[in-house]
Amino acid sequence: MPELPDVETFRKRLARTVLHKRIKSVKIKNSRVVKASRKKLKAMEGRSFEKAERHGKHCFLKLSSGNHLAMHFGMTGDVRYYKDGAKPDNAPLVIRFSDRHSFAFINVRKLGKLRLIKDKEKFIEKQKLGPDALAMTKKSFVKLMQNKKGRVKTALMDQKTLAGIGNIYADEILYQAGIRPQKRLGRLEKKDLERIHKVMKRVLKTAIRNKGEADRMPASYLLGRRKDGTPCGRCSGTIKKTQVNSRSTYHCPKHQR
DNA sequence: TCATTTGTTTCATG
DNA sequence: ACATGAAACAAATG
Repeated sequence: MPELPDVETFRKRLARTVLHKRIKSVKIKNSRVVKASRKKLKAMEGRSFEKAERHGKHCFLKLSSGNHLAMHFGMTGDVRYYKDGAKPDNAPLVIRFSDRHSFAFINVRKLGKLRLIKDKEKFIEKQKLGPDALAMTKKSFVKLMQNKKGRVKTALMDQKTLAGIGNIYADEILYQAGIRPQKRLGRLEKKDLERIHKVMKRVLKTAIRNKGEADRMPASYLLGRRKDGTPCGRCSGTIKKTQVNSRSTYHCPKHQR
């Protein structure tokens, strides 16, 4: 479930492994996740990646040609870096560099998407993605939320509203902010929205620092306690499992109001 | 065999 | 037309 912190971890890994190296070969496996033609992907040979970027849950590798390799991971996915000829198995895309090292886009459940795009900004616009959650100012966040109805968790997860937050981090943010996921947006005060914004940034940054790994998160985090009946890590309450937005939702009824 | 997982899409409703 | 929300869908796993 790669959400913003996970994708940011991928981006950083790519930034320190695949940039400024000549692409020697591009191997493509026939897979439903590959949305670019074989020919266009092959045309990456001889080029190099110049920049690793991210918007929400998308990761972009900018090519020296100006195009971007756009990656979305779906439910499962990873980018792996292999040293010295080691061979990844079952990857839809494997890129080998002239230093013999290679990089693979892994997507076991095949719900991800791999594209080649010309213009990153146009792509974001076309996909109707909202602003990146980490790049959002307090003012714009509050305004965005005030223009919406429905449940607060649903709004946080809506990629068209803001990009990057999925089921896990929506729960985490509201847990840390002390607000129930099923709360209606109309019933939140401005100061509540401001608090959610502040907590959202803190949670995302903390998760990035810990590479999105549940067992590295602070004990006061919900991540790692996502099980009905688990003691709350912030108060004497008990974690409860419910459904919001037809998704499994965990919260503590005692300190989340 | 089927429930479960998640992000996205589709469709019905208000 | 638009927003919202419920359900469907994708693939794999236990």
